[in-house]
Amino acid sequence: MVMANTVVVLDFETTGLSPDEGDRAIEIGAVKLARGVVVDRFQALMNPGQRVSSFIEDYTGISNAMLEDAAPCAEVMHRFGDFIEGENLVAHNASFDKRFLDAELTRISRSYSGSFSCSLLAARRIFQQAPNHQLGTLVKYTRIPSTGDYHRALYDSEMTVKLWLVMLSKLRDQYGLSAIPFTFIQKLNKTPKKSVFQWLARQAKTS
DNA sequence: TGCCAGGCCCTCTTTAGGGCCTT
Repeated sequence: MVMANTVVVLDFETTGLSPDEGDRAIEIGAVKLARGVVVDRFQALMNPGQRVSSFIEDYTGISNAMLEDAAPCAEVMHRFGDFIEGENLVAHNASFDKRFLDAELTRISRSYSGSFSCSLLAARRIFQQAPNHQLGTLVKYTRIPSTGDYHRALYDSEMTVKLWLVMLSKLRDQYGLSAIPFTFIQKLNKTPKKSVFQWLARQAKTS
């Protein structure tokens, strides 16, 4: 059974963009929210059994030396599978993180019961005037305090949590929506961008 | 810094192409 009032916001660092092309996870970070309050965190480097490129070392600050000392992906993903058991999931550009979560869990013959919602798709609808919808830009745009330590899994998860809460708050304040269940954001994200404000106004009237 | 892929989304569209996001 999936918990109704909790959500896990997660972020992977990886060796590249595509698990279908042999790319692997190298770090997972996640924050568990219960009714908008952080109640737990998860962070672990994992050894993918292959060297990462200098681009990834520079991009993430995660070096091959750091990964040599890390637990194997299988061990970390077993622990992470326990952490997300029964929880709904959020990520910034969720299709990316979902592909790696599915690939890494499939490798250890595990699955999960929650479903994903995407903070990028929500932000494209809610903050249509933002310069772009990269995580860092949205954090700055919404004036969330930041130290700028992006491209590490837990930091990006923490920033995504803050953005997620700002978006929920904006929906509540601007549209008078008292309760915003997880499924509401999933419906929002399936609503065409062009008509999303009319859709929100209708939801406000009927809520 | 970019490329690799895949999903979303726009448009000079739908018999398609390209930009945006993620590492």
